Amino acid sequence: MNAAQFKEKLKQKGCKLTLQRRSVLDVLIKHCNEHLSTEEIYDFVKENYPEIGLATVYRTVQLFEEMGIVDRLNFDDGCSRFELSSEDTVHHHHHLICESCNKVFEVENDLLEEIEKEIERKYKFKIHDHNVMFYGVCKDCEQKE
Amino acid sequence: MNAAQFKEKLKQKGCKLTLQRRSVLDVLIKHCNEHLSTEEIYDFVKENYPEIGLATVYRTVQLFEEMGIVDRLNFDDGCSRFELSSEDTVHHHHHLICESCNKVFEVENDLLEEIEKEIERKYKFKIHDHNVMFYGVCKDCEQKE
DNA sequence: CTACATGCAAAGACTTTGCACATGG
DNA sequence: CCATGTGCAAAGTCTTTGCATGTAG
Repeated sequence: MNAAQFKEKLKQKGCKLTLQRRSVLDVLIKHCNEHLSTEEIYDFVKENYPEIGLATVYRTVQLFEEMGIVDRLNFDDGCSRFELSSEDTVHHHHHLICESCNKVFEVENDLLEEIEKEIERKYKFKIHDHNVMFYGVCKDCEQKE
Repeated sequence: MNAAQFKEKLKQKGCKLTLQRRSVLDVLIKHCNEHLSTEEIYDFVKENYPEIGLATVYRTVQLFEEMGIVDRLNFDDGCSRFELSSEDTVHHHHHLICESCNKVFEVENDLLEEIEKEIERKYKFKIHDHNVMFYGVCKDCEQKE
């Protein structure tokens, strides 16, 4: 996602390219392998742009979600978290959450597509999206115990 | 889950069998194929037990979750929802959410176990639980469009 | 009798909204 | 210029907590 593409996407929605929106996108790009909460994005943006308001960050991530720029994740920790959408639709990944250290791991797996195909066939339900989370204990924590 | 089993489980946790807890359990049993929110449970309990407080329902479902009596579900609709835990560990089911009518459908599928085995092997991550949600359009809504 | 449970209201956490002011195109 | 965006504070929603009172065992 470069500046020109970003501006074009905004324009399609009748939205303006503001410094605030640009700053939020920059933070998301810089931390693309984390899963930042709105509050965390806010804190990072403030480093370069101290005047920004938290409400603006909330409005921005909501806009980005509608634009398909980010995915909203729910790790049941009381707040929404965000990651940049994978640009290629092929790259499917799920999340493993360690119940001991609370770290989140990413996992690639294509078997889910088979499940989706089976569900679509058996239940005549057209699947657009999914949310898959596995809870357990990671390698490191397993060793410590 | 009968009254005696319930009382025994409570006793194991050092908890008492109160009319409030019994009432919440009754509502959950009566509505076992719905996914009630705390507020909805509260409203149903009030039909037979008008003095109950909402905070008690919150405390009760939390206790039931710890006891393994209910599972907490997250449909991203702003509140936790609950269903009785399947007593047999074999009965795995997932949820389909129709983005058009917001109905929730249950789906049985064993393929997920294969995915879990693969993940455990490849990532050395011991899986205890999962949360799987598919979003899309159900049969009925598909026809209407 | 006493540890546990309840009801109520207050407080908390996250998120949205109303409004006056600012600004991108 | 004017529609759109922003910052701030206030309000909203779901949930938890403190405390005096009630009650199961």
